[in-house]
Order: sequence, then C-alpha cells, then structure tokens
Amino acid sequence: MPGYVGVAFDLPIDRIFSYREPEGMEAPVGSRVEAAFGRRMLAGWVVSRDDACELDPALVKPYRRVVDAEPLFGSDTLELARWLAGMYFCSLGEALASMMPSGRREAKPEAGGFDELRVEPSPLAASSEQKAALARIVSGRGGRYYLYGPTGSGKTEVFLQAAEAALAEGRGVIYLVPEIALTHQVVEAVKRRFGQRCAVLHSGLTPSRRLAEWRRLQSGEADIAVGARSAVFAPVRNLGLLVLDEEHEGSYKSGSNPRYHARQAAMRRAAAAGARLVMGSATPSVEAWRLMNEGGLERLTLSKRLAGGEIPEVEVVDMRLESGALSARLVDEIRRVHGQGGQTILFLNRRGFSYFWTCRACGAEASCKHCSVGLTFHKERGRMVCHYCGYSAEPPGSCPSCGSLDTGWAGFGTERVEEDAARLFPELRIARLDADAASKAGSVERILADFRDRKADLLLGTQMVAKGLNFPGVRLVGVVSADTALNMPDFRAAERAFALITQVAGRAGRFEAGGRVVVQTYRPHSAVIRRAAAHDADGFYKDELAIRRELGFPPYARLIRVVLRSKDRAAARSAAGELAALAEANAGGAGGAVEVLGPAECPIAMIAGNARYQLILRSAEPGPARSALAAALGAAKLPSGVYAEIDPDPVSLL
DNA sequence: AGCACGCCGACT
DNA sequence: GTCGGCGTGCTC
Repeated sequence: MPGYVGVAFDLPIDRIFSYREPEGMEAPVGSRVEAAFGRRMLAGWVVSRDDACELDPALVKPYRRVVDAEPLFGSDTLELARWLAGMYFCSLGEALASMMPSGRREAKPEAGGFDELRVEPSPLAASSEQKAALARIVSGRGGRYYLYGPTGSGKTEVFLQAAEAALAEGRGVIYLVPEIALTHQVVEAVKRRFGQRCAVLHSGLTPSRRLAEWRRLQSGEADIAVGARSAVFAPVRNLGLLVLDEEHEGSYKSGSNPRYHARQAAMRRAAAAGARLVMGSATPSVEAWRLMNEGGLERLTLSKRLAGGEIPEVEVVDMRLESGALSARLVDEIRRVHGQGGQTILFLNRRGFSYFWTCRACGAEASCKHCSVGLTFHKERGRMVCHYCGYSAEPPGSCPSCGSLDTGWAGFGTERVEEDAARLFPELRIARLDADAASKAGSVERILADFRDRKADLLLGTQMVAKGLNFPGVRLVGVVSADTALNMPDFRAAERAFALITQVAGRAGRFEAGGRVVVQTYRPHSAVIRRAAAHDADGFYKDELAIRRELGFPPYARLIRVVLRSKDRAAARSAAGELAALAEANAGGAGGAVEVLGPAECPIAMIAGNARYQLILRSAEPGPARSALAAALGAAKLPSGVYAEIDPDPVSLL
C-alpha cells in the first residue's frame, strides 16, 4: 500500500515533492492535494504514488487533505504535460496548471441555455469537393489533413461532418477555435448541431463552471469539446478527431508562461491518441504550407464559394498620391456601394501603430515614458495614450525637442477615419468596432448583430472584423493601410500582411457576385501586396518560403527567443550578454548546429518600465537549440530583478 | 514564486 | 543601539 505521493506545484521549480499519505486518505494520481510547502499551504497535483521515498522519512510531511475526490487527469494527460514542460521550459506543475481547470467546487451546469433536445440535422446538400474532403478524412483512423479554401467555401460544414463521423464511431472530438468571442457563429453552429453532447470551454467561464464542463467530458456525458487554445487539453475520452479551425491565427500561441502553440500540442496529442487531425484556413501559416508541400499534411482544397459569390476583385490604391486617410477611389466606391444598397467594412490597423504625434520640423515623435512605442491620440479623452501600459499624456502644444509649432498627427487611427467618414458621408450610418468596444461586455456581439441587421451602412473596425464573420450585405471592404502590417520589424510581417488582405477580401461579396476590395498602401509595388491583390497564394508562399530558407527562418529553422527584462537597463543587457555567451559555449554539445543571434535590444525596447533585450537561438531541428538553452540557463545565475522570458517557436519578435 | 535568514546604512 | 534594505537559498 503506497504511503507516499509525488506532488507538482504551480511554481517555477522543476521538481516533484514527496508527501506522506495520512491514515485513511487516498489521493489518486491526477487529483490535487493541499499540503504545507515551506511556510504556506498550497494545492498541488499528485503525479505519482510510491511505497518508498528517497528522502529521509523524518523530512517528509503528510499532506493535509485531498482536494478532488476524483482525478482530473490520467496518464496520457500527464505524458502531454511532461512534453509541454520539456518543450516550453516550465515545471511540470506549471504545465499542468495551464492545462487544467482551476475550480475547486463544481458548479451545476447551467440550466438549458438552448434547446437541448433539438439537435440540428446536417444540411442536405454538400458540394462534391466537401464530400470528397470528408471521405478522405474518414478514410482512415488517423491522418493529418488541411482544409484549404476561401471564406465561405464550407470548411465548417466539413469539420462538423467529420465530427459526426467520429462520434458515430464512438470516438470523441475536440474542436479548436481561435477566440470564442470572435468565432461565436462557429461555436453556436457546433452547439446547435450537437446539443448537450458538446462542452464549451470559453475564457468567460467561472473556474467552477469550467470544472463542471471538464467533468462532463471526463464522464463521457459530453463527447465533443469546443474552445480556444487550452481546450486542446480537454479530457475528451477516446479522442478520434481534433479540429484546428483558422490554423493561421496567432491566438493559438500562448502569450504567457508555458508559451505553447495549440497547433504543436494538437499534433502531439492527435498522434498519441491515434486521432485524425484536421486544420483549416483560407490563409495557411507558412509552416503549414511547407508541411503540405512536403507531405506532412494532406491538402484538401475547397475552391468554390457555396453561396455563389465570387472571389472579389482587389484594387490597390497608391496613397503617395493622396492627402487624407481615405483615398478618392475608396470614397467613390463607398458612395457607389451605398447607392446600390450595399454595406462597407473599413479595416484599420491595430490602434497602437496608427496615430502618432510628430514634429514636422525635426521629426520628433511622442512616445511613452515607460515603453518605447509611440503614443496614440484618443480624441474622446483628449489625451495621448500608450497601448502597452496605459500611460497617458496631454498632447504638447509645441515640439518639446526643437520648439517648433509645426506639429501634427501622422497615420490614421480609428477615430480619425471615423471623423473623416462622418464628414464625407453624412448620409451613412457608421458603426465602430475596436478594442475599446471589445472591452465592454457583450458589445462586440451587439455591434456585429446590428451591422448584420443593416442598422449601419459602414463598419469601421480593427483586427476583429477580419475574422470569420458573415455579413451578407457587404459589397466593399477597404483596407485603410496595408503598410502597417507589412512594416512591422518581424520576419512574419509579409505573411501577416498577405493573410490580412486575403482574409479581408473574403468578407466582400461573400454571398453575391461583384464584391470589391480596395487596399490602400504607400508601397503599391510590393510583391506581397501585388500577390495578395491577384489572389496568387501559390506565388506568395513560393516567394516567402524561398526568403525564409535564404534567411534561415522558420519553417527552415526552429527559433527560441529569450527576452531578458529588468527595470535596470544595464542589468538586462549584461544578463542577455552572459546568457548568449553561455548558450554559445553550450551549442557544441547539443548534437547539431546551434546559432545564437544577438543579444540585441528588442524592437519594443521597453514595456511598462522594463528594459528588454533578446537573444535568439536557432537550429534546424528543435532539440539542439533547446538543450543549448537548457544548459545555459542551468549555468547562468540571473541577478535579482532580471527575468528571462523563454519563447520557443515565437510568433512575434517584437 | 514566496518567504525566510542574513549582514550593512539612517533613525526613534 | 535597532529598523530595514533586498541578496542568496530553500521549500517534501
């Protein structure tokens, strides 16, 4: 009879701690126990049970109580947690914490939010391409597939039918979406189709409700899980299918602690479970494209738009010849479309990179005291605001560095465009959707529903309007500035710009012919923009893969980015230098060539008062860079106040 | 990560 | 003489 348990805590300590099992208690592997740890009482995960203990028994304390009567995970999840910890440089406890619900008490599932009995049948007609794709997916028990097709080509329906097929075989399904708030329609479709067999894991759930959904999956009461990134770890039994919708989306990459990528975890989990993995997007990541070319992923193409709409014409407008935020061409098109009863979406860039104060005499810019990014002017508040830390300041009346009065604004923020639009189109009803709107609960859904119901003629929005939203009335989409994405100091800038234009184009004329897209740019001859406008995906990926190969970037190399941050700039810089030297010294023994890039100041050199330096480890395969870094971290002693953030397979190098 | 213990500057 | 700075070290 085992007398000891091994416990992993959610702490950056890569060790398992032993506790004695008190008389009359039993904590199975996969449950949590509460135990004294140093001076405090912590809950940790039981990851092993043993009748002996390496330690002097006098040093081993008993745990205090069992938190979960039933375990929350089994050996396969534990195995995945170990993989996660090793791959993404965190402790087993941290890995488990990022995978598990944190609730303590289990809430009762919410009483019937939707009609649980009315489960929607699949639509009658599927296109021949859809049928062929589905047949291919269900032809084996496993396999990796990529549904490649434009918005509106029916990928969701193929995913849903693949899910039906898996459920019919008695196997479970995980359906991953980028962000629940922006993929509401897909989540609703899954819920309608599968009723109470479906467990939805969204970030808005309280911990106890999340735990309740977790239990429904564990018990088999629910056998299909829908959710964002972390749902890849959902305790679906006998997993038969893993869907990764909108595979290219950056939100699949975790932005904190174990900075895992749901795509990587999905590949790992599907392989371990012998499940089918089906990804899909109109704009695959460059990594996925290469896998498709080289056979690691089987491409299933959906070429036709089901509702009959055609891929719209994309017109590139040279902004060097224009003065305002909206070109004459775009203004004309908006008026024309409105005259014909159609709606328009104007796509703006991320707000932080758009509307800067500058001095026209000396070129000075207003930037944040704590972060090295330009301040954005918010007219509503009459202040300049930093989008990283929230610092705000009064706009200067004259240039602080040269005293010139010839100062003004450069770039186009949502507010400036809204103002111009209101002036240019007094007859149009204008709606705005941006991060400010998103921060108010429920308002994203309301704004989108109003627009769909034709309560507005023109929708101004950031990133979020480019996602999988359907608006039958939209005839025209304008990209106000394609350059902001393209000019990012990041090796994925071209990929993002191409995806952005392509995704945005998918919004126009989705249901009817004659949709138009206007892309405004100061770089009309850029190959990326030309290829996006010409819908030349093959050409774009071919170019981009050649560049990546040439420069040694993913998918031809694997990167690990390490950011050293500190309030003390010199400390951050020297720690980065030391770590780089240690990584260099340990590069040889790693069994493959490892290159250390940097250290260098991060493109965003300061965030919230922390100076940031980065180094990048590069190797052809992931292993060598990982072991070189592990050795370097083991040998380095970071001075207090200096923190290392480790980001394997970084999605952004800002 | 906490939260200790542990040795050097300005205060009741 | 003490209060307190945060530098190193440990947590079953």
